[in-house]
Amino acid sequence: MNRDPAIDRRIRKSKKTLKNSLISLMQSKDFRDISITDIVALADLNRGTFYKHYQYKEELLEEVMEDVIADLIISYREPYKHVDVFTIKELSASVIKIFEHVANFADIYTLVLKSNALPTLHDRICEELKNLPLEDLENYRPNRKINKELASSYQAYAILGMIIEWVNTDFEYSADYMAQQLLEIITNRPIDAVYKISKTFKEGELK
Amino acid sequence: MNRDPAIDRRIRKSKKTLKNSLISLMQSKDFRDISITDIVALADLNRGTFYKHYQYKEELLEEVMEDVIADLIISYREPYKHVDVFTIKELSASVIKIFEHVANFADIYTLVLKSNALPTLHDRICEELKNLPLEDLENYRPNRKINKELASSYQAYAILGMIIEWVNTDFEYSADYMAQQLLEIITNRPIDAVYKISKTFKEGELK
DNA sequence: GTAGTTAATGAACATCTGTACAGTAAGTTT
DNA sequence: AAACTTACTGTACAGATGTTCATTAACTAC
Repeated sequence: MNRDPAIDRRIRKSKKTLKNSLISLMQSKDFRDISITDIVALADLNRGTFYKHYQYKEELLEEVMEDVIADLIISYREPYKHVDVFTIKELSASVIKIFEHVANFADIYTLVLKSNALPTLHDRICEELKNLPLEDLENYRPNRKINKELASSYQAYAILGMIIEWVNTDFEYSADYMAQQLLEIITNRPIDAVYKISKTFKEGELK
Repeated sequence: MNRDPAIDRRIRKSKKTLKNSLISLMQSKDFRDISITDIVALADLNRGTFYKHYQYKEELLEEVMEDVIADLIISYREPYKHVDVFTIKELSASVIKIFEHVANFADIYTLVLKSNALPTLHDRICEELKNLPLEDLENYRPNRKINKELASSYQAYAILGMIIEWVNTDFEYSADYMAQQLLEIITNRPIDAVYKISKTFKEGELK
């Protein structure tokens, strides 16, 4: 994270200090209520330094998340790094790794997702989850009739949905349980099920 | 939309003018660059009036979306309004209605989703998509092993994923096609498929 | 080590934000 | 129609934003 020697050490230091400052402030304050002045005050940097590197605080937080997402990608890919085919076995392993990754960064996921801070965080995570199969799997095309792009977007957001639900329960379940649930949902969808329309809905309708 | 006679007409008028003003400004400007001063200037209202009803511009946009989401709910429920059981048939119909609803409000979905404006819009849409089966279906529990909450969050975000993908293609497909794709994805997931790991990924790994 | 580059500083400025308050106008209730 | 209630206005103010610029300090490349 931020160790590229090609980048001026002063920039590395300033950015790192600003990130830490923001994360620190987010522990005690809503993202909304944190001003750029707050951030640079805690970082002990000039306000101009902030604007040299970022346009607004969202951009700073995005950069914090980029580091996290980089780890997500590595985690997901790890299980099929050394094999040539991707089957349900590799999928299981990848899925477990994803949930483990989220558990590892539980603090920051909680902070960011619960603070409603980043409009684009969802999109960034999904973009990666969407592209991973598209990039890594040569003949990825679930079946002839299925639109590849729609299917990966479906799948990516679905996993994000589980992550968000998980964060909202304050990580009530284990990463293994989450992975097992995802596989259960994918494999055992009872499509011929019959549900009863609940009375409360029907009654609500009789205005 | 906003016709409750219990609410003071002045409030109704002010809010409506502010909403129109914001939507109008969003046609030509990034949400980010629209100031509250801009909004009230175009609306020809005092700035204090804005703050009387909203804390910040995001809240105003949220209210715009609430009207849209109300229609989404009605659309989804329409197909099983007059039946007692919910099967794949009702699901198909509901799903078609959802995509038709999005197509009807294509302008505003495009405006809001592409402007990266609302952190919570995703969550609001998903909240509703999540709750609809939970509220309306009496014995909704896909199968014994599956966690109801996780499954509905999965499903809700998955559909949102398709909507977002659809918006990003500028509505390249028809609502019927979208519905058909969703059903295809749900029913025909080839879980025993085998994919080849692509060369580009494997080569990328040999740093 | 020196020269050249560029990041960080401090100060200054116009604009926007968020809040307050007294006065006016428009609504609702009886 | 009169009495009330409350939304909107105009003004004012302290603080935050976003930008600019000359100066100083730190880093890189040679």
